[in-house]
Amino acid sequence: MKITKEKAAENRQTLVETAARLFREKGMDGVGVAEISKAAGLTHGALYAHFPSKDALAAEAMQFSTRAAYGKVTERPVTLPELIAFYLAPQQRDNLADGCPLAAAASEVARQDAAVGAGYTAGLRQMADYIAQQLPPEQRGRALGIMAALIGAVGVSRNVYKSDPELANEVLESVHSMLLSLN
Amino acid sequence: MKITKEKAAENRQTLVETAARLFREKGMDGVGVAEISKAAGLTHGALYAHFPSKDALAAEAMQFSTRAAYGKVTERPVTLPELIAFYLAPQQRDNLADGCPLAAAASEVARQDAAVGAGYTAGLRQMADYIAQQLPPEQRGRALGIMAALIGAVGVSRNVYKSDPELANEVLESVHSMLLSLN
DNA sequence: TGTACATCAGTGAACGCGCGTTCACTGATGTAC
DNA sequence: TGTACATCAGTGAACGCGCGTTCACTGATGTAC
Repeated sequence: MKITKEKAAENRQTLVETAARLFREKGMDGVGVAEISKAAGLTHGALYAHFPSKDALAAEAMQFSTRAAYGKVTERPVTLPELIAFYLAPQQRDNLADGCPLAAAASEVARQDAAVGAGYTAGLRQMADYIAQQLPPEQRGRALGIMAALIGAVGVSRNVYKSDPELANEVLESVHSMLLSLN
Repeated sequence: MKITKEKAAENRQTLVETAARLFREKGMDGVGVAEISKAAGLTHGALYAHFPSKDALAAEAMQFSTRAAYGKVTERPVTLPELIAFYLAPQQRDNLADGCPLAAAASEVARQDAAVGAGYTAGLRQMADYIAQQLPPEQRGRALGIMAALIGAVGVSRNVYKSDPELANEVLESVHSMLLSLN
């Protein structure tokens, strides 16, 4: 049963977005093609009509979610302290599926297909450049350090949250005040 | 073929150490019980004589590797700047298997069995307390922030390394100078 | 100290299951005449 | 505009494979007498 080109393109996009969510939520080795396809309202066969492999879908999902995250941050002007506060809010930590892909995959990308790493790198660069713009020229080299601290904070906070929620919040607060005390 | 109690205890310990290495290197979902057992010179059946499940082994491996990391750091006195420089050295990034377990599992522990998270939390607390001791009393709240920045730096650097080694080094350097510039 | 037996770490075949991927087939869409 | 046919997104059964886990069995160790 062939469908319109428009519908097919829409299905493809749904697959990418669904994969992006589920990969963040459950990890790249924690979701299968069957679950992704089903959540997108298709069968796994349809997935292979659009992507040659799970890795290829993962790479595209990584590109999509880093771009979406960048869009979310830059759609309206925010100051750097606002961005930091937003990133380190407990709600951000508690929301794996819609959160920052750079944090969700902090220790996973290195073990994945190279194309996934390329998407991650592009996303990081873009976000770091944006942060650099908010900094005075002589402090622009700090952008990557700020990014790494933010990503580390969210990852570590998530890791300890189940066994020690208080410590999880302390991690966020500690990084927050550390970053604000810079300069 | 029963073996001596000593040999059995030694085998158990080998399983824990081997698992700790392989989990860091390949991720907790990236190694199976067969590979761990074989690398430890046993069959998977023997593994189940010592641990009720893979999760139980993973929890013990996490405890073991965080303790080992703490021991490595504290066996001889180091200043905080030395510790930071050691942690952020490219060799540390390039050595997954022997590196810091807190960084190797930065985005993975939250999705694992609760007992693994408990081991992670204990390891983080211990390391943060050690760092706090090296800080002047009024700056002790920064220990967690420093830890998060270090962990994030290594994770991010590993993620981008394959597609952009230069950027990977810049991440390490940026966090390094950021932490040193903290008052 | 020597003998009989219970213990239990370790072996390896087997289990069901879900994984990523392939493929013959379907049938509405889109195109050529 | 109407008809004939090629296209191809999507379906669902099937593939081999490796996963975590179970279990009947082995045989040296450790113990009781």
